[in-house]
Amino acid sequence: MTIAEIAARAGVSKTAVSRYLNDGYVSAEKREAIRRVIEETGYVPSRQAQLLRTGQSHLVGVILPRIDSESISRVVRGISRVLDASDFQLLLANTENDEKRELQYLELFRKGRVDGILLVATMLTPAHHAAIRSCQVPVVVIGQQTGDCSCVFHDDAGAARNLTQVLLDAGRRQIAYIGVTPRDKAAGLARRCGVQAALRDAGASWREDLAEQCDFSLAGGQAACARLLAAGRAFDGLFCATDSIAIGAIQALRAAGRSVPGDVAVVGVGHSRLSGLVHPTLTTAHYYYEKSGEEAARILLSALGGEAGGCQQIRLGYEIVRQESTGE
Amino acid sequence: MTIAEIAARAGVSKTAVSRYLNDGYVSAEKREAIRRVIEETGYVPSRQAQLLRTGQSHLVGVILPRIDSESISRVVRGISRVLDASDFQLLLANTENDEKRELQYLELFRKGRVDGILLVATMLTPAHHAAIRSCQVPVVVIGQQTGDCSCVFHDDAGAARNLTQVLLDAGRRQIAYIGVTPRDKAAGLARRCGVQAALRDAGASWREDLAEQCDFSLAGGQAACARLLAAGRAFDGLFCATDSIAIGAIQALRAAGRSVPGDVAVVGVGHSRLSGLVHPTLTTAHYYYEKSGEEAARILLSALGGEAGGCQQIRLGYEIVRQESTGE
DNA sequence: TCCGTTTAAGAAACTGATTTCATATTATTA
DNA sequence: TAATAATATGAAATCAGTTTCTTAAACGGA
Repeated sequence: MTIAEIAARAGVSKTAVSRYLNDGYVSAEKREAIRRVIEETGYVPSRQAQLLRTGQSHLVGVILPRIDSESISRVVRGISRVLDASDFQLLLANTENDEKRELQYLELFRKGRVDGILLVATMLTPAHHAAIRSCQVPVVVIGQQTGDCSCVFHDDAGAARNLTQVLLDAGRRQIAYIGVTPRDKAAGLARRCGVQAALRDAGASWREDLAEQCDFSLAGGQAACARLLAAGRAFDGLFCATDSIAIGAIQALRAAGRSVPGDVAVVGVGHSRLSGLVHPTLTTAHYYYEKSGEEAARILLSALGGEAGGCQQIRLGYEIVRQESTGE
Repeated sequence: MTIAEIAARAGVSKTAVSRYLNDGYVSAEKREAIRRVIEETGYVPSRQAQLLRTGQSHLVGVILPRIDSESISRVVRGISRVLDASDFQLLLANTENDEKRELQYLELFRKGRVDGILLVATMLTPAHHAAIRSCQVPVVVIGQQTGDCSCVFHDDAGAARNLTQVLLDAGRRQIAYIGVTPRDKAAGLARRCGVQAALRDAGASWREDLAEQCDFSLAGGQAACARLLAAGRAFDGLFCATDSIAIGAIQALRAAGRSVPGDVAVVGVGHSRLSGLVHPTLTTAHYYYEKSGEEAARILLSALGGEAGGCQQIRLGYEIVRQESTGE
């Protein structure tokens, strides 16, 4: 069923049908005739043909490091909520945490396949910056702050600082730290800086020998905490860069006979569903993941709608969730 | 940079360039000339124009009830793993558990937008069956068994039966049940039938007054279990249709002063990450979610590749994961 | 040498929409 | 009333490729 057939059936020209579908500029009778034929036939114009002519795909490319992660899938949910209300659709690119694949997808999307890109970023390397800047289509980065394009991110430093304050308020002075790579400016660097700032404010000192690094997994947190314990240095507070790491760390602590929060108070970041279900429940910072996806999608849509706007930088807040792992 | 320009620069016809890019059938000199020009210009043919002519979008539509669910995001991960290795991309449609939206997307995808559809289904109503059958493009259903098209699903009845057997083996005789709507043939009906079969085999009886229903959420499980307890009927075993429900139920049991597994042994289904982290850890059935996504994507790709195959029905197995909630 | 087959090449048609351009018909204004 | 503007309309061009059709040359076998 093509536009030509519809035109023939309705006794009008292709142009009229096209106008009916787009501008308007069609007389009442023809409009009605076309409407009826389209309804009868269930005609839907071919996206491909539209795309070829207009150069628009009505597709938004979403690049993310992995989908089976609570925080990221919540971001995607926010994105899809906004996109569903528009006439754009969501083209998903899962990079499985592979930096090369991330760049490949940026490259692939750069020309033509999509009208805009949402990048859920963990790391922004020079290659990323170059790729983003050379993009023909608007890009919005989620989860990291950047000057290359609009971005939506969380107040990682603030949340970390505040959570560390919770540890200090609980009377802990020897604060250990388990984080992720500082190449991740948000979850790695900013959160660590937040911890350091809180310690500095309190006159306590950052102890490099109480800092460990791991990946985003629970097992990673477990192993990192085990390393801390094996090193034999005393600590009574533990800041973990994510909830998963924190939960892994708590398991390691308990395996080593330390009580939480008795011997060690622990905090995480992200307010995962798990945080309220593990024992003890985990003090953490609530992040507005859905909202970050929504905001990013909204910014992208307005950029696609032709609004100038420029590079918007949106920093979302957080909310401290006090639970059992830091005492009452 | 279009094919016409390349042709002009190389001193050949568009046809020759097109042949160079596809069949072959070009003389050595022209081949070399075209190769050089393409290399110089970095020309890449427009997907859009190719798609318009060939009638393919190289897109696979994935319809799912919600993305921020562990099991579903794992299915998506499997899908994306297979699709990434092909030259198809993943168009995501999140229906937010809205049956109407599900049908809308089926309708939308039905014509032209995508080359094939993967439907992660919770319910298949007559409307669904009709929509699937009238689809122009191949459809593969994930999570439910159907004769309409190929499908990949889990052995829900078997898993439920086996898990119930675990409860019986632990000496429990008064088995309560918290499930989801039987309109969901897999998670609702099949699992309940599995429980009933196990009870029948053991000479125990299915007690309708010990059966409750709720949604897929933890809160739902909590509320349903509270209702069971409020009704005042005794039970020493509890089958829950999902891990989330089971974890909610355990919370309700403990809130009511019942010990798990002491007073009540509990089982769930799905082997969520949570199941190993809650206290007590939950006996459950491991489901191969990633694999179901992979298999479904593979079937779809082979159908798109022109292989007949017909309606394949793939039933994946499960693995009982014995943990603390049923005693040792 | 003649005929059929294979190889090579390009002109033109085709995919299904949008957009431009030219034109006709009304309404509005000076 | 004439000039101008606004409204309607469709033929044809356009987007960037692929595919069909036609023609021509080269080659092999009888």
